[in-house]
Amino acid sequence: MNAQKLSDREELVLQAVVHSFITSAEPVGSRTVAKRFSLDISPATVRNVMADLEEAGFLQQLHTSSGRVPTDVGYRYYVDFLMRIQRVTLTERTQVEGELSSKLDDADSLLRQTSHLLALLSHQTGIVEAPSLGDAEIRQIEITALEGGRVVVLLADNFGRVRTMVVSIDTPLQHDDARKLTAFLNDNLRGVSVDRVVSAMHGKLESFADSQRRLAEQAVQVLNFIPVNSGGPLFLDGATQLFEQPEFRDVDRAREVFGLLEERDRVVDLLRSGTLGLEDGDSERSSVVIGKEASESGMSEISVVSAPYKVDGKTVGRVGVLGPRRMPYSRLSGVVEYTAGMLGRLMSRLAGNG
Amino acid sequence: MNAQKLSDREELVLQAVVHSFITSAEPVGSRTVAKRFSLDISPATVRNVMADLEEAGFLQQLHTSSGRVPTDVGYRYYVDFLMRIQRVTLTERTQVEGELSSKLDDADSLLRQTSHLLALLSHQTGIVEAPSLGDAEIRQIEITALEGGRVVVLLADNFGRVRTMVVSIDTPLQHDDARKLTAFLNDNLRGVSVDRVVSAMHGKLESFADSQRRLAEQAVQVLNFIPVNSGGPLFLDGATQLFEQPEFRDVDRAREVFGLLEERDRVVDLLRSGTLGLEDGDSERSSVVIGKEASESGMSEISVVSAPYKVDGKTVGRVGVLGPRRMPYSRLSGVVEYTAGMLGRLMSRLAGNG
DNA sequence: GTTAGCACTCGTTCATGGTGAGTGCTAAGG
DNA sequence: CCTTAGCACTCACCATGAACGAGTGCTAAC
Repeated sequence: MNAQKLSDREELVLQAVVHSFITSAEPVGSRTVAKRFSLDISPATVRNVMADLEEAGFLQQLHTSSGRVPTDVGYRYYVDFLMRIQRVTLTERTQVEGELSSKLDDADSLLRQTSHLLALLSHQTGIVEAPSLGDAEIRQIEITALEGGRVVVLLADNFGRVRTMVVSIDTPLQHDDARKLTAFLNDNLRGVSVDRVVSAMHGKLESFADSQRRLAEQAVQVLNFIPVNSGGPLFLDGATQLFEQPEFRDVDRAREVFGLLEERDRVVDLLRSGTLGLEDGDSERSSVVIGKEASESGMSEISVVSAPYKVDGKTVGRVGVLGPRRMPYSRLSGVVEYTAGMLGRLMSRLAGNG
Repeated sequence: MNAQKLSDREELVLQAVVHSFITSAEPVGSRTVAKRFSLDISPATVRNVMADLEEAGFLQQLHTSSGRVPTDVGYRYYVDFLMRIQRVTLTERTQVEGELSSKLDDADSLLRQTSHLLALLSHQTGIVEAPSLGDAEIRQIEITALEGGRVVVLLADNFGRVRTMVVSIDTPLQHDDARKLTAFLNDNLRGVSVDRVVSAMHGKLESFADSQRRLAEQAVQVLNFIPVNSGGPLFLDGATQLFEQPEFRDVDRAREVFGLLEERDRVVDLLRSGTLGLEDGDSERSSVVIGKEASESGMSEISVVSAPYKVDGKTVGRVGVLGPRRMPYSRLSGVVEYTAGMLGRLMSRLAGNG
């Protein structure tokens, strides 16, 4: 139904309405649209076209005598067929490169800084999904005994991230044992992805004799604590900028969005849900989720523009911006794609080292 | 001026106004106050008293014919002289103990969980200021070389916290060197507080001969990266609950508060500013900052109730709740004091292990 | 197919008046 | 002298209604 092709004039009108509404946040009337045309055309004609577009579900009227506003379907058509992605400007580019290049040591700061940049460039909420902990490949493990029966497991992964977990174990671990355990784990787990650690260890366990048994048991006990949840950690920034948007002058709406942002899983779903129907060929472009399209979120007033980033040719996470449905999609698609590319390159450099 | 003592009746009226306004969020009139009295007293009399209280600066009238609302001074008098701190209930107590005791391994999770609990119990924003990194005493250091000239410094402190920093160094570090460096640092820095690391090392540097020179230089180079900022890290939770409060139905106010919460330093100032005028004897009780009293924050609409927590008898941080000026101070003071005590005990237990 | 003209709709704004909660003041009473 | 009843007064709040204007749909003419 909404897969239909619009006529040239209808497209022009739709585009004009979307552009006007995106910048002004006011319902747009026929007179306004008529002025925006290079082709001369009268308001009356525009009205006819707009009536057709409304009937077809692309536009919506809040009340009988108001201008029109794009619907989800209207935005969708605009995003898919009408908008030309705007590349980021040179000044923005230098800004990004300046801010990111200094953060090269630590993957987590890099990801955090990226979310900050997205917020800055988009004036919306910037989101970065880090590579999933489960997918990450182990590069190095370090077991350190603390006093009081506590143990630190330090894990460096192929993305240059370092993660520590503190766990209590029943049988105290001597410093020497810790060293042996570290060596043992490094020998057996280097290159293994985190979510296969347990199975990998089980294989090894059987091949070891009694002398190593105690050690091995401790190893499994400690590694069981590594969290292997579905998505990667999330970095958000710029949530308060949402208050600038007129659609969030309404406290209840603002509250809904802030509530959403507090729930990691829902944000991850939102980031990813734009890609569900895509073939792999498109998987490096930005994708857009508009309003109710993300039924899970239950939020009709927000949209998310996101793009995947790749490390060594493999997609490992996504970056995106979240804001009101009335978003400058063409600019933000450019911003998000550029940022994703940049992040991918920097992460690859980090990973290349490790 | 506001140090004056009020008459018994004035105190009763002030208290009644504060209580009523705290629960209803509506300006309170003479009739309402009169009803709240155990002593029988007529609205007219109450009006006279209220007029006096207004003249003295304890109450305020929004417009000629509305009820009265406490001013900052009024709240202050209430908090200092009238309120009786309400101890937490048994059910709350069991709830707290249940939630916290399971988090005993990791100091950071304990602190985070505590902020969550404060938010839960108070229905406001819970704040926990962790012990400052600079004050912390080093219990254990572990230097691990990563591939690519990057080095992980793992630092366990006397609060049971584990912190890692990743830094790049110029001269690559061999695994063996890392081990030696670790031993060297542990020998020299165990028990030293973090902000005295550099000076402590300088002393040691001179006593060493050329053979250790390179190692020592690397050590200093790495340790320079340890952040020694003034306050401890901050844990916040429950910010979105502020939307429930009628005073933050106004978007601009809500925005202000959320902006404040994003600035760590201002929040720390707010937490601490209640304690400035106190002698040490009072330093374990809760303290309250009301509205404009915290001039730095620039926010007139919020208050903070906070209390210090002690580890091994020494105050190392504060916990608190932030909400509208109209706050159930008596209950929250109890909640905050109890939580602070609990956190102190649990942290001490963690620290005792280390 | 396009456009001018026109009646119509409906949100917005402003002035109007009534209502009620609450006050301040005054005068009477303990 | 303190308390209280009585009363006039203030002012936010709410509903009503009129004027306004942006914008529409429809019809008829080009």
